[in-house]
Amino acid sequence: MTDRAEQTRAALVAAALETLKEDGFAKTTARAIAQRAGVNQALVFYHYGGVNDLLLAALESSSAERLAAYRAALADVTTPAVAFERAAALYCEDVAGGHVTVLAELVGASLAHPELAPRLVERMEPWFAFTRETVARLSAGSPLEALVPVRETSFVVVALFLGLNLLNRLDPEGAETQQLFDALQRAAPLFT
Amino acid sequence: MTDRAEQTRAALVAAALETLKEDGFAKTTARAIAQRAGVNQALVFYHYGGVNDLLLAALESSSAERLAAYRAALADVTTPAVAFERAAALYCEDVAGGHVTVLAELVGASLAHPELAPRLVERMEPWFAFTRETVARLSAGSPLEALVPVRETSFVVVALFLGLNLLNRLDPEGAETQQLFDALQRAAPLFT
DNA sequence: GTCTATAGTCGGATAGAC
DNA sequence: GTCTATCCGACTATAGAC
Repeated sequence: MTDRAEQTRAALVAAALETLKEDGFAKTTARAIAQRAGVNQALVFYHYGGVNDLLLAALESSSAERLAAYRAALADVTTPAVAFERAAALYCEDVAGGHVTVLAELVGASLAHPELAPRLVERMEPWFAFTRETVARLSAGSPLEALVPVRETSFVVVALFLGLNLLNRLDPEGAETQQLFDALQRAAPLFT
Repeated sequence: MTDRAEQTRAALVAAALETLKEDGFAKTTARAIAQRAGVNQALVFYHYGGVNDLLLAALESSSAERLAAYRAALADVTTPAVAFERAAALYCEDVAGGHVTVLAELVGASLAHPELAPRLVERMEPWFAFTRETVARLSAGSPLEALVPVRETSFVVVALFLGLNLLNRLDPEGAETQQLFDALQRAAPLFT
């Protein structure tokens, strides 16, 4: 693996992410990615074997970076109230930077392209694991512990996160999201 | 508008829905729909002007029918506990019949095809209105009323519904959904 | 490793006969 | 209204020169 090749691969991954965020899955073609990366279209196939594999590689890199941010921000949180607050801030970052939107985009796309689905599910597992850990930690020792089944709750959290991303992307003008997190923060103290 | 034409239009709508549910958006082409409907491909353009317009018409018909079922099932419900129970039953119907999955499919697709998004948002408004009404009715008079802002709550409900549909479609083997509604029903009495 | 060129496929859309 | 036939464009993917 030469230096040049490594650069090309990195450029392709970055270009894939940008194209996905700015133009959507349907316009994220080998041609579009390569043009944005400033390399030839054939290199998508040479390096990644195809567009889908490149996109999954791109998701992996984006997802890892973003999950690390979530882990860091929620590591020392012990109350749901603070967790909601931090989650709202991270979510706003995601809306602005479009990072986790990449996941929503691919989830949407894999409805139409079933061959993507299982490979996507694999790559979502770290997020489920993270929410399970966090839910378990936050509910431990509180009266909620007996009522809140960790597995189901984390499933709901991920579903909600995806759904919000989707609605937000559908209607970017909608001010719903910010209002929602404001409301959540007002409601959060109830849990403590 | 002759009788024959009306039949053709109906066949196209039905075929569009089935194709969307069984094959996903990417494979829902004018050719595929027309073949399933047993008519010629050109009629998609003659009657609807294009594939997207046919799909939106199909969504409208499916959505109306389904929304009516939800309204009927929740009309006489007065407690969140029962509402959860009914919602679980309806959701299971949707999973089995793929009805509201059509919406999830189009939402996913419109991430990739931004021109669909605004027209989709229009057609989702009845669902937002319905959840707003229901949330308002269920929280009225309870101690929750002051804590639960109707608008934000209904937004969350719709987002969650979409997200669950998506996750469920991504991983049809996952038994999460049923477990989830079981858990919801256990937790529901708390609200009363 | 990277490029050019191109084969092969598929879907949207329309013209014109019936 | 419905059909046949066809054009056009966009994409994936590969072969082969450099």
